[in-house]
Amino acid sequence: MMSTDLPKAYDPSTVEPAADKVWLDENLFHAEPGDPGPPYSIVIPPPNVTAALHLGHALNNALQDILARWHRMLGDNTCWFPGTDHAGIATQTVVEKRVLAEGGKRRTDFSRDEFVKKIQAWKDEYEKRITDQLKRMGCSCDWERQAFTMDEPRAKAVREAFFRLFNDGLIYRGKRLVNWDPATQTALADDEVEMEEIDGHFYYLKYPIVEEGDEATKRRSDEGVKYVTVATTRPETMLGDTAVAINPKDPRAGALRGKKVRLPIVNRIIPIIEDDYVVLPDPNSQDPKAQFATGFLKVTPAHDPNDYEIGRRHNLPVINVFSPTATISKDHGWAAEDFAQGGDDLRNLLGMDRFEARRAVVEWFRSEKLLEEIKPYKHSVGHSYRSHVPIEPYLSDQWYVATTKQIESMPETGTVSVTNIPNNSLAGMALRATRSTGILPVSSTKEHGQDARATKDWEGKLKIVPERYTKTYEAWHENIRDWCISRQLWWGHRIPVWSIEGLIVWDVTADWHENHATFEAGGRTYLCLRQFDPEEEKSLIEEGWEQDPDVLDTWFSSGLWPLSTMGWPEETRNLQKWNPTNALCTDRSIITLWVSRMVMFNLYFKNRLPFYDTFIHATILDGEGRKMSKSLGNGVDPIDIIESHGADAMRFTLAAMSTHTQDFRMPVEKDAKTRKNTSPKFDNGRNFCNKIWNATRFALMNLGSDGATERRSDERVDESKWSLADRWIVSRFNRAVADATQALQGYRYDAYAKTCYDFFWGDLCDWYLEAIKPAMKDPKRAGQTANVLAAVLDGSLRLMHPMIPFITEYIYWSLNEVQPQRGLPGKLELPASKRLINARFPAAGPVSDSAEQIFPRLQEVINTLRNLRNQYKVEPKKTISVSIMASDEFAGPLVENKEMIELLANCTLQRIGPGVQPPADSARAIAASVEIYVEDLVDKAAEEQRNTKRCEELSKQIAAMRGRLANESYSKKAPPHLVQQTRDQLAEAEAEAAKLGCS
RNA sequence: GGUCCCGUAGCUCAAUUGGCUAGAGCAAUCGCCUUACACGCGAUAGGUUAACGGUUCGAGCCCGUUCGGGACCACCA
Repeated sequence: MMSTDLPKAYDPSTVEPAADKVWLDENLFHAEPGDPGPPYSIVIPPPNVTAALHLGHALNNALQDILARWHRMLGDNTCWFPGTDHAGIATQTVVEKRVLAEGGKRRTDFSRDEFVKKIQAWKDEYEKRITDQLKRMGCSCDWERQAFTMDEPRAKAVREAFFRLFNDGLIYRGKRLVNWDPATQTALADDEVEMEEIDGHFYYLKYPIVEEGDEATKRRSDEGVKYVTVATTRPETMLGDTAVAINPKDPRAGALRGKKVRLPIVNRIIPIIEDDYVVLPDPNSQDPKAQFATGFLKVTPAHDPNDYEIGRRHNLPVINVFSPTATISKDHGWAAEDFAQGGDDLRNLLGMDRFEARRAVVEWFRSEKLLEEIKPYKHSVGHSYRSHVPIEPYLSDQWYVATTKQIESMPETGTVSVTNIPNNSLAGMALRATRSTGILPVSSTKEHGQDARATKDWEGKLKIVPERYTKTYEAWHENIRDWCISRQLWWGHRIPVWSIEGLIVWDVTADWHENHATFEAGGRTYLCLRQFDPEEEKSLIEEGWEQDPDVLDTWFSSGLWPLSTMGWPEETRNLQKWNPTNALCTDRSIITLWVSRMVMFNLYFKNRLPFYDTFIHATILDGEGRKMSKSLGNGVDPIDIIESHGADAMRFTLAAMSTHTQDFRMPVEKDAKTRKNTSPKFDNGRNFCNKIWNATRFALMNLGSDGATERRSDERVDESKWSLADRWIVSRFNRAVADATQALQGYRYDAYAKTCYDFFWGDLCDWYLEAIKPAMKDPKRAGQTANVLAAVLDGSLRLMHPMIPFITEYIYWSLNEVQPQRGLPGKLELPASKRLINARFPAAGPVSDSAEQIFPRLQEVINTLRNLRNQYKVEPKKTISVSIMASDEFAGPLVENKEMIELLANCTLQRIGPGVQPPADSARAIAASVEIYVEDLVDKAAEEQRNTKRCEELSKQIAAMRGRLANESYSKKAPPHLVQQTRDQLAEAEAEAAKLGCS
């Protein structure tokens, strides 16, 4: 007898490293473009190097790994590109915090190079931790292709991308109001701003109207002065007011036309202008603005985006009263003579931060009796997604990508339907990715392959799953604004633009323009470099050029990810083979930040999609529906789960809960021993793995038995020698394969997990393994049964491997040892493989209708007997004596499977057939159209209760079905097979009711 | 303010285009250490599918209204 090789107890901490070692030693995650098979590729959403991975990452990567392993087993040339993201602002912020906490120093206490080195060290540490975590989770990434958004190849891609966009006129520099984060002192993109509800106030400030010729008067005179009252939530910005606006429809507008007001504190004389942006006051309005409004709007172009637009319409001066840290300052765009009018009251405000200044300004108005009132007001205010301080609209020079500008090098004309977005703009292309414009012929669908890439048939080929997120994607692009790509950080790709005072006359060769682009603005000359050349940069510095100090938005480099990971801008074989990638798995929060940018870039640079499918998975929440976060302390660390339950268990649980829902709640508990956060949800995965382990031990014991090893190979083919259970389990397996495949194709990970679980536990363990116990002990049948058992076990391992790779791989080796030759030709093909990871995924073989009809009836008989035993409180060890009245047709299978019924219901079958009469003193039940009699089982009360209950059920059903059939429109309109089905069921129910003697 | 989604057993989630008695897991109840597995086995109970109305032979699913929850976008008077 051969040993089973499997230890008695399942221990993931020995299984998982053993499997992992083989995969890595044998380089089984690696793929080359020239390998056989159709391409299948995934690029990892690069985790930020800010911190170790959390449970959301575990979910994200488990789902990707399932796809990668599945496709690898399908024989696709599968490559999963791993890497990490430098996450500019986020990483710089955590390092700044750490440096401050450890040494009390600030970023500005170091040189740029010194500080970047510190961030680099952080990145090295976390990149390693993240990679280790992914490996422990079993992620089959091609580690030779590990990338980082700021490493050399990626830097090259960024340079090239910037240059080409720049040269095409799609990158421009502009003075705009940006979302300024005064804490981190950088601009943020619109989608990096989070709105938060704030309990604020409306302040009503009175501005005196100055009469003609009275402008020189510095102080208001108390007598006869008229005022306009403005309402504002931000009184401190009044220092920068350059107008007061009124709606031209306002009845008061005519009388005030051409009038001016003196801005208190500052003494600036500013006009009253008319603009229909101003909301008319209406205390009864639904709109809170109209309720609170006075009809007069202070206009502060430098500190409010809407005011900025009003300012542009009316040519108003823009006066910036804040420093970059949002303290009152006269040095950032405030003319000295204007400031000087203010006097001491104004000077006193200098240096105050915006909140102190707010109090001071309000206090001033109060003391001057110019404060009319203060009303509480709840409104939402933009906050930095990083530092969480309120965003300051701030006027500054930034770099932008034009998203709706026509791209001249692209021939398409027209606009995307329902919008005015040009087809040949970045946003236009992104929109065309999910819906065809019809302006180009869309050729036949090619899921992957060269043809799809060579032609322009990507329109409408970007599929977002679940589909509802397509609307989010499209709505975003329909309302897109230009993308601010510069960030005032040190950690990131430096903007490859140099500038110098004055206008330069270029004396260069023609090919110089291949790698250089220039423009002039504001008396400066700007030069964009395509390639990184230290020599050239050195000489530029010597000539007095300065490089732009800013870095690019993180999403600029992650937007290039599907290109840059494959070696773009070189036309590499990787790129030809694997771009477009097949699937992108990500969270809904970055559909706009990331997915959109990848689509725009890939289409712009390569004229093809970055990926065909985007799967948006659920967000994991804690038991109370809150996001998991460090500050709440409700996060679950994947490594803790791997240690307590195993990586397979974690992956199974994550897959099983991956429905197409928006969120998934996962109750969080403290582990009693380790005091670490965990969730009982993972027990299910662990239990399942344990089940697989033990079922395999049982199988291996039997496969290694003497009887089983004396099998004959032809029995594998000769189905006539199979038992009903054999035919049934093979059929069930093939059905499970079909279901699982369909589930995976639709990204229904929950359905895939459930299919595996139900088949393995429900069909295989609960029924088949129990049913074959006698056969495995019978030398005549052991060989044949072993063949089916080995094949179904192998097939199950293949089926489940993508989800629970470690345990299946490990067990597979033992199976290879104990029974090297497996498979049931024509029924369950299992091409041999040394390792499971690259064994063939099972193809769905034929199902057996007859077996799947008869076997469940036997199950029903057994279940009924078990139920009777329980109800009549029969001792578990007592064997009951049973007779069954069944039609000739079903008596055969019952007799043939007598052994199984007796074993599973712990009974002896006495008589079976159509003429069987109920023995005296017997309990009686009806199931599967047979009558079952259990001898010497008398409990009148129990039987009475049982019958009454059943009769009630039946009479309800019968009434419902009769009613349905009596309804003519049902029998006429409903599909015939459903009507027939109802008739059959009714007949059956009536028969059973009659037998039970229901009244 | 605009858009999208959700409300199903005590909890977490299912239910292919409307069609068998609305299903699982966990928790609960009863009985079992049966020789692979107590991380297990067998059995049981638990639902007016948020509410109301409509369409339909038939509604958890489609339509409308209301209530409750979430997400995305826009919005600092």
